Amino acid sequence: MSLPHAILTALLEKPSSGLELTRRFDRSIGYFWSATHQQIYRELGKLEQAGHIRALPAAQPTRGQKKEYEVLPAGREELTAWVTKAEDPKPVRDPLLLRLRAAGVVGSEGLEAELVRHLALHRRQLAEYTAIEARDFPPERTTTEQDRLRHLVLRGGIELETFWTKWLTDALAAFHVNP
Amino acid sequence: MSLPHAILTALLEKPSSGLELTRRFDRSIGYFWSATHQQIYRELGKLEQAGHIRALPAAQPTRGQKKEYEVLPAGREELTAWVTKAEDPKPVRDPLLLRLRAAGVVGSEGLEAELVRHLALHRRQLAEYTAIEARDFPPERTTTEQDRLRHLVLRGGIELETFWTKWLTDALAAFHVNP
DNA sequence: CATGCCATGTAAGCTGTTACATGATTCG
DNA sequence: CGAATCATGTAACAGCTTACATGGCATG
Repeated sequence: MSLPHAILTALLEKPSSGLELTRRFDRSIGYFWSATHQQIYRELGKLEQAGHIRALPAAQPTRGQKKEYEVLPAGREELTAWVTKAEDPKPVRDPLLLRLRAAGVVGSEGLEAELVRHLALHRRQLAEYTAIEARDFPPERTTTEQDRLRHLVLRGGIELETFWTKWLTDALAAFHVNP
Repeated sequence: MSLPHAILTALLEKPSSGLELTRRFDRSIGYFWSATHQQIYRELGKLEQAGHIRALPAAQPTRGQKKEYEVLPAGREELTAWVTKAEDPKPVRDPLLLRLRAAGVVGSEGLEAELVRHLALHRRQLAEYTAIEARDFPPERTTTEQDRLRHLVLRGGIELETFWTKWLTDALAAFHVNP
């Protein structure tokens, strides 16, 4: 039940149309909650139905026309409640770890190339995050609470990618012990 | 498309009934791929249909009777192919990071308790993993390839939980800067 | 007016979750 | 035999993915 809250957050930061939201879910918001345009349009419909958001009056109801949404008070209350609600972390579900376990049973022939590929992808993501950090959060600058929270979230992304690059490097080293 | 492969891996390690699989998905396998008994029974049916596994002949087809499954050659081939198939890492989708971002917009009142709760949960999980490591992988003992791969997977779990405990600790510290 | 792009949507299928149903076995 | 437990399912629904459909607008 997180997608509606991701959308509410995005719309509170800046009222947008469906396509603009989609673009933002490919960048900042998408770094910790991804979504496709189909998901977004469907969810916008539900949120409007529920009275949590509304289309700005300027927009005509015809297809192919841009439609901007903004959050209503009920939507803000819903989001505020969700932020502090007790919700346990989901158990891990990672295909790559599973594949290593499977390799223990059927053999790891050819798996190394896939590890190398993943390592490159995670390194690239890590570089992107650190560039954002250098640009948006220079030392001795964070002041508002929103800044501190955004920086924390970015740090989460950075440390997660750091974990993956380190773990994959270790894994590849282990492969070369007995190649 | 990972659940069928998780089941194939589990059945290759040891032929089992649906309920036995469910129990194993609450322990070792479940540490990186969780599944409920409903998912497992449904998937067992599909795998049998596809000719990847079969029920051992001893079992009668009546309801409430134990039914053991084993992997057929086609199932092993399917799993072998999957292990080396190129499959990109999924974009991150983490509700807690999202909640922090939302807190930047609607305020972080009451969020601290939730962070404390999550920290405790991750600490417990980390303790469980390190206990397993101490028991199953004592120093200077890993020899077979299967051992090395299993240890790598466990290290993944340990380092992931280490990341979360560290990140949550940092987050709580940041909250106390301006409480 | 044809092409490409902007923008919003529909439909089908798969995965995962939640709640409930049914039969077999064991033990007091 | 009544209750608890083992074991296998069914049903309904929510969320996500993939492919496709439709209309508006700008530009050569």
